[in-house]
Amino acid sequence: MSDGLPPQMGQSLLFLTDEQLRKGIEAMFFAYRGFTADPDRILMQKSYGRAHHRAIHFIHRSPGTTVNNLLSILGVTKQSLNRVLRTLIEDGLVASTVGQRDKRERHLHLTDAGAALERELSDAQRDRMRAAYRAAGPNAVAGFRQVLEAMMDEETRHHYEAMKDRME
Amino acid sequence: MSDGLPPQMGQSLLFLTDEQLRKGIEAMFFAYRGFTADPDRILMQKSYGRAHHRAIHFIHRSPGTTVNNLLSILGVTKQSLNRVLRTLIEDGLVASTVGQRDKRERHLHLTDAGAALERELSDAQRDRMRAAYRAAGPNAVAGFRQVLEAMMDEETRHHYEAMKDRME
DNA sequence: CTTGGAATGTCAACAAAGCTGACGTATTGT
DNA sequence: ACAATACGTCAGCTTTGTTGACATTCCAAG
Repeated sequence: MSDGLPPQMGQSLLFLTDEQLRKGIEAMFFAYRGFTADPDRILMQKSYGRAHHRAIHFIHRSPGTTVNNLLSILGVTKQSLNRVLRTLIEDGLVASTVGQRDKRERHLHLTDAGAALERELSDAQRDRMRAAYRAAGPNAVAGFRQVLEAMMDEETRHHYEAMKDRME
Repeated sequence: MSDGLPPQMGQSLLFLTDEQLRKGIEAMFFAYRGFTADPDRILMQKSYGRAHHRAIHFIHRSPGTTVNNLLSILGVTKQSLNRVLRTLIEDGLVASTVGQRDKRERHLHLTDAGAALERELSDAQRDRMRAAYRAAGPNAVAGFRQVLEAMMDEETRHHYEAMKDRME
């Protein structure tokens, strides 16, 4: 794309005023609250938190993933993840099985109960996302994704893109 | 730009597959981490957290705002906000003045030191936002904002739009 | 005018979930 | 044999959310 110094600066630089950027920042803040609001309500009833949701989401996305892998995706410490994972295993939502190839590893799967909760949570979150997508239209959705991808850290983007093309 | 969308599907409704929605959900999660990463680094050095950043941001945006008003924007309890506000006042970054009309109210302003920190934080955050905007282009930015606005709660959107048209 | 209730803000105590550091155990690979 | 890896756990700290109790101030009904 452009390097930010095109000959006609009028259109391309004007939209990058501090006010425009501030609006973008606030839009991220407010939208993220809406984004998490629906799952949060469900989780509160079950005495879980966002950390549980994240663990469930990524175990669902990558069944059989190891603790270490989950750690690097979530970007938290193992102590922090372990607390969450322990309650999920105790409650029978997540199954931890010793690795075949490497017996030090634990492979994580959702149980039926875990998959049920995952569906309940992601249904709620997808409903809002779907409504927002429909309201904004396909063109806006493409732009939405482009800006979000550009906003990620390098390393983070790798985790994101790893599963990007899983659909056929 | 391989967004996983078959070309002829772009304008239809079929683009709302669960996979597409899941990618949008993960994009929000990963992008929000990038979005807060730079300010977080600055805040950590000064022993502040994200809550301090939010308070400083919205006091800067609406000088003279009351505690109650800030409360409804941030969506937290007053006790939680108060803790953050107290340290900011003690450290001389925020000034709290008793209201003229109603002496129960406290009007909040940034001091010079507070404005300096605000600028440092928002410069860092704007740099990333600006880079993402430039990489994605003006068209994508419009879509980005449209989707985010559609994702907000009704009540939240009111706070957002209250300051939307401050620019000309 | 008084007085009781609503509104605003503060203090105290507690919980969720992140962090660091240290340590133990099983397993792998050199 | 031994160092490194993967995982779990204990202890303790921080940030930031919560509820409950309380002081101050305003306003309106009696």
